[in-house]
Amino acid sequence: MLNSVEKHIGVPAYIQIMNVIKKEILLGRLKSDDQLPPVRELAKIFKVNMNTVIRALEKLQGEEVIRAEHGVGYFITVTQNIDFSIIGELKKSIEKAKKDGLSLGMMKLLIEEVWKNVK
Amino acid sequence: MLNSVEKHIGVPAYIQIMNVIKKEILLGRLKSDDQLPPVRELAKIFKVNMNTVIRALEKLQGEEVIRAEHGVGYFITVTQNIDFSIIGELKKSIEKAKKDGLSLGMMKLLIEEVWKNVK
DNA sequence: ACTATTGTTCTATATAATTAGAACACTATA
DNA sequence: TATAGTGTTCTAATTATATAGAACAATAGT
Repeated sequence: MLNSVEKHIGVPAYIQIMNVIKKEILLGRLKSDDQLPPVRELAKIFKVNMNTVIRALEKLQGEEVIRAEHGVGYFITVTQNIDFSIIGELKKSIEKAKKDGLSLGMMKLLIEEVWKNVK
Repeated sequence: MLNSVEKHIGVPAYIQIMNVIKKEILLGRLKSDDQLPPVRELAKIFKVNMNTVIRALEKLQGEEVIRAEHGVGYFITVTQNIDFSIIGELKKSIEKAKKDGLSLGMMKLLIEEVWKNVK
């Protein structure tokens, strides 16, 4: 499930950690109210300093993906589990757009713009 | 169309420049083989050093959004113009996902993953 | 060839982001 | 109330990023 983070590949350790956790959620392997391993253990797993883990977890808190309980632990807090039919639809749209020559960078920008303008 | 870039707002000037150009393309105001203004002029417009413009343009080249011709200029190189029906579909999917509580961060990661796994 | 116009490269500097070490603080349970 | 297990904060150092100034190089037209 979790293994050590790659260093000096351009993408910061804490971002990689954030992504690992988000992917676990997208894959349904982490669900609402599940507790994460303690920060010190995560630090060992990812082979980074404890503060690098905390950096990642604090950012995830900012995105309201997890919550912290001082002295207790970190918990997944996404309010509902992902509806996989939505993922299927997204997949189709993306596939189509990619075939039509829309790059990933353009796609991301487009998504941000759409996101802003959607109620 | 183009105006000066915002400084000290967290997002680097060269990224803002990249996004401005991408948006012009998404909006259909810049099309394949259109020539961009010269780097020195862009530098004046955005009120940054010439090299900051170049930084943006080189990254856009990396994404194959534009191409450089030494001594001549920069040109849009996206192979085809965007099919707006695709944008409409994407919009619907995103709207749905947003309503279901999927955050922008999660959405972006999901899109990257889907992108990787799509032929 | 010369010149104006355009992109490119080299170098330096300032700023911001990233990571880490060590001490602190809260919680639960015995 | 002591202790083990957990998150938090403070500080420092390193590393990477972003921006800029100045000189170089290609192109096109004269």
